[in-house]
Amino acid sequence: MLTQETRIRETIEETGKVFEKFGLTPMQGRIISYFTISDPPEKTFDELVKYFKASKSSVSNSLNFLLQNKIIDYKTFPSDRKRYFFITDSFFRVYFKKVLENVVELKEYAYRTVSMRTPEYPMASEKILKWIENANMFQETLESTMDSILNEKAGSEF
Amino acid sequence: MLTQETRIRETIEETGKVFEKFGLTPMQGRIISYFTISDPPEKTFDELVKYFKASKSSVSNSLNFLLQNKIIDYKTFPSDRKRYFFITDSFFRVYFKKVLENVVELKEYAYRTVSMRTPEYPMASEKILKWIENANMFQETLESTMDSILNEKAGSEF
DNA sequence: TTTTTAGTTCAAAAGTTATAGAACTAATCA
DNA sequence: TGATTAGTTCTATAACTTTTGAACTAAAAA
Repeated sequence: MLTQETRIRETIEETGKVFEKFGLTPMQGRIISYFTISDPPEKTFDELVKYFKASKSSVSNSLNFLLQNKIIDYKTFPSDRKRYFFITDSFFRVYFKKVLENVVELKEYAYRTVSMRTPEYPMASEKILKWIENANMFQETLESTMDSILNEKAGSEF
Repeated sequence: MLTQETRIRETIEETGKVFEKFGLTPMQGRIISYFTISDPPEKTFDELVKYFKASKSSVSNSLNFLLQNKIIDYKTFPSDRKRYFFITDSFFRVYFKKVLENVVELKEYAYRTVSMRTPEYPMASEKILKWIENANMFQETLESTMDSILNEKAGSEF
C-alpha cells in the first residue's frame, strides 16, 4: 500500500526531473518541486535538509542559485532568524529571459559570420540569413510576451 | 602575427561555445560553427576529423545527433561514397520546438499539482496558476511564430 | 561568555557526460 | 580476391558537474 507521503515524494522526483530540462540541477529541481506541492508552501533551510536528507551545502548552493535567479524568494519574521523560502511567480519569465539572451548572442555571431563570408558560396550565407530572420521573429514574440507579463505585474496590487 | 587561419579557428571555438548554451556539446558546437564559416560550406566526415584532430567516434556521434535534429543535412554525388554535410536553415525552429515541448511538459505537471493542492494556502496555488498563465502566453506566441516560419517554408521553391 | 542556530565555504568524493581509441562493417576499388 | 574507404559501435578514459562532509562564521540565546 502506497502512502500519501510516498506518492508526494515520487511526484517530487518526477517533476524535479522536468525542471532539469530547464537547466536546473537535480537538487534545485527537487526543491522547487517541493515548494509547489508542500503545505505550507514555505520551508526553512533546515526543513529542506531534513526532508531530502541532503547535505547543507547542497541545499545552501541550490537555494542561493534559485534566489539569484528570482525563482524563489524568502520572508523572515521578527524574533526568528530562520528564512522561510517560497516560489515566486516568475519561473517562465526568468527562463525565457535567459533564452532571449542566448538567441541575441548567437544572432550577433551569425551577423558577424555572414558579413565575413565571401560571395562565392551564397547558399551558406542564405541559411545563416534565415537563422537571423528566424531569431528576429522569435525575439520579437518573446519580447512582446515578456512586456505584457511585466505590465500585468506593474498593474497588479503589488 | 595572427594568420587568417588562426583567427578562423578562434572564431570557431568562440562561436562553438555559444552553441553549447543551446544544448549542444563542444564538438557539436564546433562542427556547426565550422559549417557557417568555412568555404566551401560542405565538409566530409574525414575533413572534419582532420580539421579538428578529433576522434572519428566523436565526429560520427556529433554528426548523427545534428542530422537527427535536422540542424545539418548532407548530399552525395554519384561515384563518390563520401557524404557532404552542411547546415540547414532550421536551427532556431528546431531549438524552439524543443523548448516548447519542455514548457508544455512542465505545464502539465503544474496543472496536476495545482489541482491536488488543498485550498488552505491559496498563495502557492496562485503562483503556480501564474506559471501556467505565463507558459500559455509563451506557448501561444511561439506556436504562431513557428507556424509562420513553416508557411514561409511551404511557400518557397523548396 | 559560552552555546546554539542558521547558515556558508571549500576540498574531496561520487556521478555524469564527452571524447578517444580500437575493433568492426559494408561498400568500393585495384 | 584483397585492400582501401567511409564510416559505426563499443569500451575506456578524461573532464566536468553535483553533492557531500567537515570546518568555519556571525548572530542570537542561555
